[in-house]
Amino acid sequence: MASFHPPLTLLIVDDHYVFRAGLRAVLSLRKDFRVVAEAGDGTEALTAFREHEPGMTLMDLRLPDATGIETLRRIRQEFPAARVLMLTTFDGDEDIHRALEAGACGYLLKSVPGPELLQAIEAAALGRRYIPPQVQKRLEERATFGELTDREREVLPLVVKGLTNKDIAGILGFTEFTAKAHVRSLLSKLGAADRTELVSIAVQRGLVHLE
Amino acid sequence: MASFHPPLTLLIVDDHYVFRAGLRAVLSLRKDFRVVAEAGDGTEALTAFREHEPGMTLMDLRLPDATGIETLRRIRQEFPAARVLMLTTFDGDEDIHRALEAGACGYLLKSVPGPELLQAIEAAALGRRYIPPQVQKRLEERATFGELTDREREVLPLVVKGLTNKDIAGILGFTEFTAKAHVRSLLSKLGAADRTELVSIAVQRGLVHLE
DNA sequence: AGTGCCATTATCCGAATGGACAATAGGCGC
DNA sequence: GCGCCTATTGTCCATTCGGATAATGGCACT
Repeated sequence: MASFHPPLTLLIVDDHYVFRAGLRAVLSLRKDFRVVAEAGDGTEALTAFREHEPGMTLMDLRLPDATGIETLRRIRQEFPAARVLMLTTFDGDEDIHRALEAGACGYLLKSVPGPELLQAIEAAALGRRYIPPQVQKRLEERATFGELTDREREVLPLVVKGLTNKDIAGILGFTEFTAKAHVRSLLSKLGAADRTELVSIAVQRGLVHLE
Repeated sequence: MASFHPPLTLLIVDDHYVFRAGLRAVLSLRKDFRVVAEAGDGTEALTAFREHEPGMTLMDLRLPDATGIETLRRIRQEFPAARVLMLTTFDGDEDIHRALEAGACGYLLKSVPGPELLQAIEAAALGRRYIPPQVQKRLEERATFGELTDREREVLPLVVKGLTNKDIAGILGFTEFTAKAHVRSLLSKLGAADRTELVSIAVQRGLVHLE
């Protein structure tokens, strides 16, 4: 059975000053937890990780210079044993799935109450994946439809931008027919009646992020 | 010149436990600020406001049972002198505009650094509207196109759902031609080439909120 | 009384969309 | 090799969409 040797050192990665202050306050309730560093973006996160090699990292999904998942991947590429707990407002099943696939040891929503957060961190530090029921449910509702292919993932954001099949074909370098085929497949897999609904569903599920 | 008589009493309205903890931590740096109550949803917010009549309210835009703007309106209907500072992650110009129109005395993003937050609260308490440059800019980029009409605001969410003009007509009780006319007007006002792009723009600008 | 703005209905027309169906070619696993 | 999935290209066809244009009635403001 895995275990951790107190104190558990923690790295906080979040670009929200106030939220970081909240985390420090909540974490300070546990004497065996110690925040050793904070980072406001992905670059800082990597630097801080290399310097401190924390026992646990709390990571936001949206960062100024990269996504939390990219940062997670980069950290775990260098430190395969790194334990990273995602802590975010995004509850789309795609984000959850990608984070866990990339090796996150948990996925919490920022609405998590303090006691549950502490419990989750302890569970994750002991090697158990902590997934709250709410998040688990989202994940289970998923994938009645199959995974998207690489091409479909290229096409989807262009559809969301409002481009026509012809536009998409021009950008990706194939014919309008091919664009139509991929869009048709996307409609089918995501259960949308038309490309307008496709946009709504893709945004809700976290397959694309606007802004 | 307006002024406030210390201590400034504060009400926090936010459904995120950790963020509330962060706010308490940041606010505790000012000895003339005192948090007198917290609320996790709109109903609690109204109850807490009636009981404490705080000098300043910090309000999130997304609440479990209502929007922050609805709650803001309800509070200011009962207490026209209420000072409410919006504190949210949403940076769409429509949300900003509606909040200020509803009488918010400021609009801050949750990424605000602690010192700026304290400064903003003090400014707002002294009767000055505190709008950070980033938010101000968003507001100025706005409204090259005109305001939406009531009907257009009814039609827009239905378009976002992926409904056809015929569907929309059926739901709202007029003919397909009328639906087309409203959609055409929306496309023109929001600068979208088609209804797919309309969805993206509407979500980005905060005219509709998914989920 | 006149002037806007809005909601509603309508027609015409070319373009885009979505469904059904099919064919070719490449990669991967068994 | 054979099957399966994917990418690609294509046809046919009915529906939907979006642009241009316009007429009607209501309501508000002047």
